[in-house]
Amino acid sequence: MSDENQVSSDPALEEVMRGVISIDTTEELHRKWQSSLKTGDPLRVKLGVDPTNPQLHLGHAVPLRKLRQFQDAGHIAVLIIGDYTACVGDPSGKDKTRPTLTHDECRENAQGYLEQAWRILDQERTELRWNGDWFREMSFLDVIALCGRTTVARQLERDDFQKRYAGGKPISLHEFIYPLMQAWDSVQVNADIEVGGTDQTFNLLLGRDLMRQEGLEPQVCMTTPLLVGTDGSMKMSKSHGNSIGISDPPEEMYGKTMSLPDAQMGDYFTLASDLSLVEIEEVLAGSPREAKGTLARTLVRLYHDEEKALAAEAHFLRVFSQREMPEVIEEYTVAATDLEDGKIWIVKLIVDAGLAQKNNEARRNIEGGGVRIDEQRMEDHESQVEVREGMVLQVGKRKFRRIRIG
RNA sequence: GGGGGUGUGCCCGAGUGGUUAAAGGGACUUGGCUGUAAACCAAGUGCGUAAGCUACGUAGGUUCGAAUCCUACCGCCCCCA
Repeated sequence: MSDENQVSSDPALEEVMRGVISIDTTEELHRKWQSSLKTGDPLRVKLGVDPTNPQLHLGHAVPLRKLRQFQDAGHIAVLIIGDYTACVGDPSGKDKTRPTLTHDECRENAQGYLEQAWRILDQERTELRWNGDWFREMSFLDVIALCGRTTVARQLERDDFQKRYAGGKPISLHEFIYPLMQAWDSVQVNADIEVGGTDQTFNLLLGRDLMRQEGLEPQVCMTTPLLVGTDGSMKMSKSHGNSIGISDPPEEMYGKTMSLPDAQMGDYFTLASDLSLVEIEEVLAGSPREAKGTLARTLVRLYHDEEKALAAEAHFLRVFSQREMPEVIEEYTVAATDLEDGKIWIVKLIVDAGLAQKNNEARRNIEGGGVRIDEQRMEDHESQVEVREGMVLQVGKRKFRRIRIG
């Protein structure tokens, strides 16, 4: 009778369900959870990742953190490195065919990926698998048999394919195989639960089908929202230039977080921070400015430490709120041979110092009023400036260089 | 296999022989306002300090002159088989 109540008041279970969008099915989750408590056998919680990019960001961290929450509750994370799936390319949520990786690229990326993943996961409670281990063994006939387990109609129901089809964009045949591979992974590791972003729903559910077909107990599918990037509209992704990397330096991480639209704070707190749901509610009830500071501090603390978080905050307040110079400024040494009568063309200086990519860009920055030397705005892009040892060159609000003469 | 479309700058998308480095929108950059939020306003966004160069799927051709016309090739989409 009171089973339901007991379950829902289990704090560990509440924690693993935090931020989750949907669970297929909640009943099965509760049953598995309870039976694990009873038998003492940990649940096997699967996450498959294709190391397409070795730089992890907060979006990647969402399902990883979810695994960690399960680990903290005593369960086992089964992390599958998709060294074979990456060679196919997941079409989920894409409006075009994903470029595929070679197997070597994948192995290389995986190295960097894991290094960062261990900052989130408890390595002791992680079972690491490579899906090449089973796909490599399959014959072409095996592959065809696998393809026979789903239908074209089912594939075409997917929203992402529908859009591409309607928009006259190509859908390659191999893209149909990806979900089958991911689903087959679930069979291979006999997952109790699979975690993934909402864009993974189709793949996750197919895992249930295949497991059932194989006579296994189907996995519970747990989907998390996709974390939106710093632009506030698109999914976080390095290629969108809206990501916050978990290896970003403290100041950058803090600053990027502060540029987040207010509306995203809730999701970031829930999905990316380790504050409790109660704390989050309190923080969000206060001033948005304060809340965002708390968020930024929390994230920096999570991936660096408390001290660095406070330092990053101090830096932010100084440079952006009060518009003063940062305490530490990267240096650039001008070669003496670049100087003529102790002067250098301003545009060249900016580009050489790495504050602009191209001369034209530097010129535009000057004309837009974004270039300063020792707080003095520069207005003429043709001017030769006198280089003084230790002077500070600034482009835009956030880029500084202290100039040295070599 | 047959027929019909289509291919433009980061993206979408105008442009069918000559002020077209290419309308418009999005995105982005700089400045203003501010909380590096939102909204809003202004300027800008191929390369080159300049002369100029390079660009409209690719390669040729016609022309004083082409993104615009012709030929071939490539990619993609649709219909029929």
